[in-house]
Parts: sequence; structure tokens; C-alpha cells
Amino acid sequence: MIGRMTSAPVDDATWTIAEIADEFGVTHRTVRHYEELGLISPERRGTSRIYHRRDRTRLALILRGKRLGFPLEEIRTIIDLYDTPRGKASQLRYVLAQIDERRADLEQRRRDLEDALVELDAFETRCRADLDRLP
Amino acid sequence: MIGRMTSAPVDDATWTIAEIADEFGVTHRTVRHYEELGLISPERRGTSRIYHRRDRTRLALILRGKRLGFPLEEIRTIIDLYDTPRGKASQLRYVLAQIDERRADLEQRRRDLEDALVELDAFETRCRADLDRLP
DNA sequence: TCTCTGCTTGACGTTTACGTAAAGGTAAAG
DNA sequence: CTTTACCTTTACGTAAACGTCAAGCAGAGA
Repeated sequence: MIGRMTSAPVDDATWTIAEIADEFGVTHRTVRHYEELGLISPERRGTSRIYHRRDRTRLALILRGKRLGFPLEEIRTIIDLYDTPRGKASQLRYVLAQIDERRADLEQRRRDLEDALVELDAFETRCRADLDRLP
Repeated sequence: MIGRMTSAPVDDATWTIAEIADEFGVTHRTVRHYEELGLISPERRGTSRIYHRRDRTRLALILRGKRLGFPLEEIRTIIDLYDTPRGKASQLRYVLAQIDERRADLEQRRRDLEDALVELDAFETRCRADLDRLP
């Protein structure tokens, strides 16, 4: 037994609920709500919640999903997808199929987004032309 | 007075609530809900609602906004923006400022979307590699 | 005239995503 | 030892976006 390699850094940084809530600009109620829905599962030290790097990563994913307008339940399935076990070929094929579905959804959104931006640009051009044409 | 030019086609096609609901894949309740919020305002023939081309355009805008995850109230401000009077310079400048805000929002969403797609692609690559490496 | 179909207006129910007390545990500081 | 600062659970409240009856009008056809 040679003990732990010091060259393999262990990330044992932790945060309290107030710290991550502040940092991500949400309330502690929101963070706990995500936990109730199973989107994050912080360590418990006694009764208190201890958040690790992994929880921060998940929270960032959740909030991006929210900015994109996904419901929390759907966000949960996405997050779960990212860490389902992929040991067997059948599992991998399932995950790959799910990935295709997700991508189709995201690309639909991208098309909608591009369309909206094109329309907005056209509208701005019209408005600027109107403004220039004014006395 | 020479009467109406027949070369200027008047679009007087109309639809019932059931027709547009079916066509856009929503319920009549949804269509009426959007009307309650002031997002569409169909003509009334007696007591019945008559929908024109203009209402269809709006409904398409609403549904795209929903796919993009915008709340209905925000969608209403966007639609209103598209047909606020723009006769005076002050009005035009206000509209142009609003356009800039909208674009900033949409571009944030686009960044989030691109990030999500990049992550998804990377994840798929990993999964495919795992699958190839299996017995 | 009766009935059927489709439309109408309420109005209460439901789900999602939290907000907001209420009531209490714990640990460090004074 | 008490106060203060955070943390906890429990639980009811709320806004948004419809769903879901209920009850009634109105025109078309048998």
C-alpha cells in the first residue's frame, strides 16, 4: 500500500446552500426545489447540505436548460442521460437513441431562433429606413 | 372615382376557431386563452369568432415564441412591438431600443443552444467510441 | 318542430415552479 | 448562557397556461 498519489488532485472543495444560491443568482428555495425533484443530490453532513463541484456542474446545466425554456422534468431526464451507466452495448445504444432525440429538439429550437433573429433584423432595417426618411 | 383596382387582391379568407385550432395543433381553449391575454383579437360575426390571415400570422408567432420558451406575456410585448405605430421619430427610437433588447435576449439563447449542442455532440462521440471499443 | 352539431361563455381544476411564512435545530460569538 | 446567524423541514400560497366540465345559443337538416 503506497497511499494516495499526490499527483492526482482530489477536488474536495465544498459550498453551503447560501454560497451556491448566491453565486448562481437563485434562492435557496430554488436549490432545494431542484433537489426535491431529484436534479441534484448534495451530500449531507449531519442535517446540513454540502455541495460539491459535481452539484455546481449540475446546477449550471439546470439553469441553462431553464434559459432555453425546458421544463424541469425534461431537464432531469437530460441530466440523467448524461450519467446513466453505459457499460453494456444495449445501454449505449439506448443512450445514443436518446441523444438523437435531444438533438432533433435542440435543432428545431435553433431553426426557430434563427427565424426570429432574421425577422428582427428585417424589422430593424425597416425601422431605420423609416427613421432616415423622416424630416 | 374609379372603383377598386382588381389587381390589388383582397385577402378575405376566414377560418373558424376549430379550423385554426386543428391546423396549428392546439385546442380551442388555448386559442381563446390567447385572446383573453390580448395576443389575438378575431373578428366577431354575431357571437362567433372569425379568424383572418392576420390572426394566423399572430398565432404562428405565438407558437414559435412558446417553442422558444417565452412566457405569453413577453410574447405579447413582442407582438405589440411589431405593430406599434411608428409615425414619429420618438416612437421609432423606442422601437429600435426594444429591438436591441430582444436581440440580446435571443442571442443569449443562441449561445446557450450552441453550447448544449456542442456538449451533446461531444457526448455522442464518447458513446460511439465506447461502443466501438466493446467486445 | 325537433334534433344535432358546433359554437359560446363562465367557472372551477390542475400542473409547474417556485414564494413565503412558521417553527425549530446548531454552532460560534459575545 | 444567551444571542445571532444560518440551516433545517413542513406546509400553505401563487402565477402561468391551460384542461375540463356545465349550460346554453344558433343554424342546418330530417
